[in-house]
Amino acid sequence: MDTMTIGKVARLAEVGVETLRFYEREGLIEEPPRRESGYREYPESVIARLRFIKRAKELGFTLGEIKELLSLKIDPSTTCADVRQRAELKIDNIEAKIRTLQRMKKALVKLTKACDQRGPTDECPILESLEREDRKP
Amino acid sequence: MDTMTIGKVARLAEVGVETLRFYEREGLIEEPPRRESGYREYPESVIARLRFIKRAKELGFTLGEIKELLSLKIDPSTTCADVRQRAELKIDNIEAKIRTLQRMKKALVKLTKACDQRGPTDECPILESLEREDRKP
DNA sequence: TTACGGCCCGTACCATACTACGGAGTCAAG
DNA sequence: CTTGACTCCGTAGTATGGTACGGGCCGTAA
Repeated sequence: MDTMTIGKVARLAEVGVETLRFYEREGLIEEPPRRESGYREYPESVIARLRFIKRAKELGFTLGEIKELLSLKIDPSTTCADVRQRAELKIDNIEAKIRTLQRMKKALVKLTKACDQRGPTDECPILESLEREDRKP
Repeated sequence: MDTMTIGKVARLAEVGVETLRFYEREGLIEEPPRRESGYREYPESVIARLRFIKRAKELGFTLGEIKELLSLKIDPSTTCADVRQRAELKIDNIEAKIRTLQRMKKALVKLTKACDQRGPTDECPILESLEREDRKP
């Protein structure tokens, strides 16, 4: 058997058993087949999915957005054009996040350098990370 | 006068008035001086701070983490070494987020290309974004 | 000088994303 | 064949991050 009980999945993915049931209710993971006793029998693939959800949450995606990300695939229920359009929106969204993070990083690197030089810094140097190019186009 | 009432600040920073009072209670923004009437008088600088908070939230930082980011500055109450160490931890954290976002983006770009070729995709192609280099070092 | 919006405060409520609880059935090691 | 950990389900409670409400004072413009 290469199926797992909910407890094993939870340990491997480092989430709570209740979280798994919660994600199932919310439609983030598929309802797995059951034994006769009612016990859930998960395939191994659910682990990767759970780890993806964990990471995406840390990046500020809501469960709703994560559901959208996970639904991005080409299948008979949708059109290529639709998938492409949704994927491109997500790509733009992700690129914006990357740019903001890069500016934050830059401000922090500058701060550590100011540190080396033992110079004083502004009241709040990380705010530099959005001083320029912050107005709407 | 270059000070603003809470309502004006809220409009400019695109947050609610109640959110401003909430952030004040939580220590994310300083308590501003008051008029005799009790009205808060904000300096312009609070706008940049609020916009930073908004963006950082979208990147998955909690209000607690944002408070830490905003406190990263060299001043008499702390040492250079301490600021440096805290900044470096945040830099590592930010770099990890950037790497994960780049992998997600790559998976989505690949998906749009599969779309062009009208080929079918895996059950859930975005999961690729963490298939490799996903074990702890 | 009064109308009407803005602001004061405390408190209560809300959505999201879990997390815990309780009572009953299940499984497998000893 | 029992014991103890695991699972089932529904429901309730929690933490975070706001958001709304209500009664009362403030400010300014007609």
